[in-house]
Amino acid sequence: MVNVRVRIAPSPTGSPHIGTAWQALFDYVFAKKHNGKFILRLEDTDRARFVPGSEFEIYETLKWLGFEYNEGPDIGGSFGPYKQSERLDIYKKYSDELLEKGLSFKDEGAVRFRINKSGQASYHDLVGDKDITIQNTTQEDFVILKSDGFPTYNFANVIDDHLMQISHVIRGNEYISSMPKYLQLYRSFNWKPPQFAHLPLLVGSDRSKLSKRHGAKGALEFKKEGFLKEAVINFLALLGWTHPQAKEIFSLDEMIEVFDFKDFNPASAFFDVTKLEWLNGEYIRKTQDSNLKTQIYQYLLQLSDGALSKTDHPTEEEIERLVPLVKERIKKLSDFIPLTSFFYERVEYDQAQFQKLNIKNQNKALETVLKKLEEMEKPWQADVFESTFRKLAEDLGLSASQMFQLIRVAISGQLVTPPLFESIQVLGEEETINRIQAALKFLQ
RNA sequence: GGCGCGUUCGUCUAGCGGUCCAGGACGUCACGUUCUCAACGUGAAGAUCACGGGUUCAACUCCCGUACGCGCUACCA
Repeated sequence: MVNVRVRIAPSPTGSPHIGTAWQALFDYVFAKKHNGKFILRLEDTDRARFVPGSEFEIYETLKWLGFEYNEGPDIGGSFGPYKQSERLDIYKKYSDELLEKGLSFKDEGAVRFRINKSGQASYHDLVGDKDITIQNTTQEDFVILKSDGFPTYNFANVIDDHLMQISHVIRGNEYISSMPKYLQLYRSFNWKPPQFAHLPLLVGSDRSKLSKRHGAKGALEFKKEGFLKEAVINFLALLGWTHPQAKEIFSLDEMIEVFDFKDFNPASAFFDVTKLEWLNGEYIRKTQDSNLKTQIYQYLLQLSDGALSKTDHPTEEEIERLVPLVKERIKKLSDFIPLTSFFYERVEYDQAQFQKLNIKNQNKALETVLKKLEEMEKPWQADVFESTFRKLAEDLGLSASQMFQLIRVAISGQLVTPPLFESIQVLGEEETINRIQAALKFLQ
């Protein structure tokens, strides 16, 4: 396989959704696998649906996932502009050529291609490894140049794919039905068509094609929600495609190594975030603590627009101490916040939380806890702490669980926190005592 | 309506004629571990392989038909 060149060709009609990222993944992987080029082309030919900022979101999405392209609208290349809106003269030239050959005709200011209705169009699809044949009678003369001078997708994709020397067209299977159009266009110019791989459709919860209209999430929203790019990529790879050794967890590099279109399942796939969350948790647990600390820090920075306030957000050092406590408990980076906010925020107590403990003489018990803590030799040792309070629980006729839960609620206001001893060590002796006093005050 | 693609546990999927009364993963449930929650370990439930006909000694796997879903049928992409 020589000179592999593939492109992702999104339309800047809104935030790129996850389906775009999904297709980009296979473009990128295929290009890398064959030492080819991965190209970004912006198909901004629909002026009515054009959304100004969305091209930057496309760049950002590809950058976040690490799908670095070799040629594109923002970095150039050797095939002219990579935005179709800047290639109008090119489409005009080829449209004129067709007009001269009598293969197209003018129609109310637009130019239509004259479909040859006899015969059929056949091609081999890499996905499913099958031949597909469509009768030409199913096609109608179609517009190639709109009256505003912009080309239609049906025309521009053929012109650009040829001019940009695209070797493999990887796109959604909604284009299969239009293959006769493309094949006739290639033939009109005497161009050799590229190879085609029509990917299955990604569908939403309503089983229809993933789209913004149907509530598909923007790809970047996953970043905002605290998903790791490695997990997102791994998850996307699992949709429609299967690792030949049936592995569930693998890296991009590994995927590149084993990738083949034959491992695609041509059926539509439903994007279900539950498995992504599991995978994300797996990746978080696999991440080195120091790396995870950095990622959480960056994540929090990004959330607050780079303005992390010292007073109510953890510092990098604080995060570093918290990471081992939360690593096994978070599925997304965002989970860090509710799990740890009590460390650096004022505790808001709630009577109901204490009541759930179902402890008689609760205040008295807590007073005793406070007394024990004040007597305990500093710095507190985890094992001493544990044995002290297990003993105390026994003396007070409480279960160990009740005892530790009482302390937990008293220092955090929550029934669920990271492990108690470690949490207290992060909090420090003074703060712990302060909080228990505050809890007592609240209860009285 | 026409044409195309598809149809295996809730979800993602394995399966390419016998090894499948269908395997894995997520999720769910139970149990274990346990200071809570997780993580971890063990186990369970969960798919008459859309349906009906063929072909074959043998079909989830091949063929035909039907149903259903989705897509295309735009001067959207």
